[in-house]
Amino acid sequence: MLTGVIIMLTKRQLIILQVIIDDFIDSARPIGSRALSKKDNLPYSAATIRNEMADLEEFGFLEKTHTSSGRVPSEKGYRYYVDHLIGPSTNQNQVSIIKDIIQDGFFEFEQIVQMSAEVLSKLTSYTSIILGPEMFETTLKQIQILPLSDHTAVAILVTNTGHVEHRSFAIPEKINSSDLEKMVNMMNERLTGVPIIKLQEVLNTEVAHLMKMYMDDFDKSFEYLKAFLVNDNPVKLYIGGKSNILMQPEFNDVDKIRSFFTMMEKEDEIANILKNSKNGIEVTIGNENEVEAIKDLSLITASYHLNGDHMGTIALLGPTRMEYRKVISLIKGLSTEMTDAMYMWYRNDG
Amino acid sequence: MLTGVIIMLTKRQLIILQVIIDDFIDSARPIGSRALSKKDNLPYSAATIRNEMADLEEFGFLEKTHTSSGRVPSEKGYRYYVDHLIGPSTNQNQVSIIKDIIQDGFFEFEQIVQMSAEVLSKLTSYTSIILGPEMFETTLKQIQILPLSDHTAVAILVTNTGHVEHRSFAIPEKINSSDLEKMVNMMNERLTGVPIIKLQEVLNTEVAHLMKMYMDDFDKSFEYLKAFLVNDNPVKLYIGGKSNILMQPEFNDVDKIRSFFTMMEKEDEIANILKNSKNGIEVTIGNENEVEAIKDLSLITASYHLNGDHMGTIALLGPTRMEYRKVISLIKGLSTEMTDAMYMWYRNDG
DNA sequence: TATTAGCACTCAGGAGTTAAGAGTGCTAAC
DNA sequence: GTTAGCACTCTTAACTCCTGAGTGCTAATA
Repeated sequence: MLTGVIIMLTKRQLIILQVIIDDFIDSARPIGSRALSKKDNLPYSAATIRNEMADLEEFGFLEKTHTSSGRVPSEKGYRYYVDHLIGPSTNQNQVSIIKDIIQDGFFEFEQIVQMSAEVLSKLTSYTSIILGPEMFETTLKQIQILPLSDHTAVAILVTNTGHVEHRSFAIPEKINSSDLEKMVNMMNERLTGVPIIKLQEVLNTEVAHLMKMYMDDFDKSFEYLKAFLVNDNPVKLYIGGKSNILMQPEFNDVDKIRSFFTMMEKEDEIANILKNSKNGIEVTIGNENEVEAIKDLSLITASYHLNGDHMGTIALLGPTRMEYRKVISLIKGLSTEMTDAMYMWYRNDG
Repeated sequence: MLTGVIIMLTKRQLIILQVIIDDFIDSARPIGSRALSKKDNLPYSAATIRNEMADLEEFGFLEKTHTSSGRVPSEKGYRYYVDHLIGPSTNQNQVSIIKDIIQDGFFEFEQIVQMSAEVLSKLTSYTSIILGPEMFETTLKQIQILPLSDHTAVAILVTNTGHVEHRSFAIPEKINSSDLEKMVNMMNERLTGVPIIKLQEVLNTEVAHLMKMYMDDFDKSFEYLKAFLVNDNPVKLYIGGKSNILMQPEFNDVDKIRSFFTMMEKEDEIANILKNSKNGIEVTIGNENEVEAIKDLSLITASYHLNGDHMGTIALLGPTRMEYRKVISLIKGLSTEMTDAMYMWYRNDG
C-alpha cells in the first residue's frame, strides 16, 4: 500500500471505486470484475476493470478477503468515499418525520430526544445514540415538596426547560409540615433562576446555614436533598435500536453480538466517546476509533448547539459497511432540527 | 411414552432423575450412564443406570438427542422435577439484597420495581420482567401547572404513591396566567383523592362543563389534558437483563437471538402473558406456554398483592434448562418483599 | 431376583478429499 | 490503451472415513 503520497485517481478509477463501495454497502458481498463489467454505468471489460482494481488495491482503497476473491472496500477506501465520493444527498422527507415530532410542541425536550433516537435508528437500521443536552443554560424553576403521608413526601424539581425530576423520601421525625413549608419557600427564594450546574455551590454557601435553623438532624436530610438536587450525571444518554444490528449480516456471529451488547452496557464509556467528539459532523471508520470496542464499527457524530455552545451529540453506530450517504444527510438534518429546537425552548426563558 | 397413568418411581429412579436434571441444568450437556455411575451419590454400575434411564425415558421424563446420545430432561421431566424434586431452598442472603433496596425507604415505588428487576436478572442471569403495580388504590394527590414561558407550561401530576408524571404543553393564546391558576385550583378541588382509574369519568362529567367557562378554545386543550391525565396504559413493564440470555449456551444461534429480541420488543404481548398469570407462584415450562414465541423457554411468575388484591406480577424468563430451585425461592422471596412494600406505601395514605 | 460385565451397534462430529465456481494475474493480441 | 484467453488460486459444499461416547441386549454373577 502506498502511504504518505497524494494519490490522484483517474476519473474511471473514481467511478469504479464508487460503484464497488456502493455495491458492497448494499450487498455486503465481495464483488468481482466480471460482475462489475456487467453493470450499466461501467462500460469496460472485465479485464480493464481488473487492472483498475489492482491499482485501487495498491493504493489501499480495496482489499481481498483471500487471493482469488472479489474486492471489498478497505477502511481507507471508505474514508476516501466519505471524503470525496458522496455528494450532498437530501433525505428531506425522512428528516421531516423527525421535524414533525420536534415541532409538535407538546413534548418535553427529553421526550423529543428519546423519540428522535428511536426514529433515527428505525430509519437507518443502525443503533442511534444521543447525548445531552448539557445544562449550561438550564436553571431551576421551582422546587416543591409534597407530603404523601405522615412520614413520607415527594420532592419535585422543575427546570426552565420543562425537565422534571422527583424523588420520594422519608420526612425526619422532628420536622412538621410548617417547617417543611418554610424550608421549601426559603429554597425557592434562594435557588430559583440558579443554573443547575451551580446548584451545589449555592446550596453549600447560601442555603446550608439557613437550613440549619429549621432542622435538628440537619445533616442527613441535607445531604440527601443535595444528592437529589445535584445530579452527578446530569447529561443523559438516549439509545435507540440496540437490537437493530442483529439485522446486519456482519453480526452473524454470536461472539460479535455478545461483545456488542457488552459494550453497549458501558454507558459511561459511550458517553465519553460522544463528549469528546468535535463540533460539526464527524465520521470515524473502524480503526480510526480510539476505543477498542468499536474498532470494527463506524461512528457518525454530529453536535447540536445553543448560541454556539456545544449542547449535545447525536450519533449512529453501525458496521463500517454503512450507508454513509443516507446516514450523513440524515444526521445533518437532525442536528439542525435539534439546534433549532433548543433555540425555541430557551428563547422565552422566563 | 406412557401417559394418563399415575407413575410411581422407585427411590433409585427418583435419585437418578434428580441427578440427571441437576447435572444438565449445570452443564447443558447430555449425560450418559458411565459418567453418572462415577458420581458419588450414585453407587450403581453403568448398566444398572442404563436400565433405569431406559425406564425413565419410557415414562417420558428423559429424552435422547439421537439414538446413541446421553439423556436430557424432557419438559415432562422438568415438570416432575419442579413439582416433586426440589425441596424448599432458602436463598436468604440473596433475597436480602433486594430487601435492602426496598426498605431503604428513599426510593419511589417505581424505582424499587426497576431496581428489583435489575437485581433479579443479575442474580439469575435470566431476563426478569415485572408488571405493575395496578392503580386500583392509587389516587390523585395534586395537579400543578407551572408556566415556563409566555406560551409554554409544564403540567405535573402526583399520586398518593409518590408517582409523578409530567408533560409540557403550549398554552393556548387566549388564556392568561390567572385563568390557568383558576383552572388548576378548580381541578385540584374536584380531582384530588379521585382514584386514577376513575379520572376519565370524573373529568367528563364534573370537570368538563366547568372548564368551558374558562377557556374559549376549550376542546383542543381539554382533549390534550385528558390524554395526559388519563393514561391509556397505566400498567408499566420493567425489564431487566435483556441481554443476559446471550450468556446461555442454548442461545448459540443467531436466529434464536434474533427471535428472542423481536419477541421482547412486543411489550404488549408480554404484559398480557403476565396479566393472565394466576395468583401465587407459577412455573410454565416450554410448550406449556400458550404464546408461541416462548414455547422453548420457561417462565416463572409470582404475583404481589395489596389487601389480597392482585397488584402486579414478577416474572423470570429463561431456557427450559433453568435453575428452578434457586429461581423459585428467589421469586417467592421477592414477591413477599414487594407485597410488604406495597403495604408500607399505602399504609398511611393521606 | 437384582445387578453387573461384555459386546455389538448407532450416531454425531471432526478430519481429509474432491469438485465446482468465482475470481484473479498475466500475456498476447487487437 | 483495451480486451480476450488461460492457467492458477482459493472458498465452499458435498462426500467419505474414522473415532469416541453412548446405547440396548444377553449372559454371567451375587
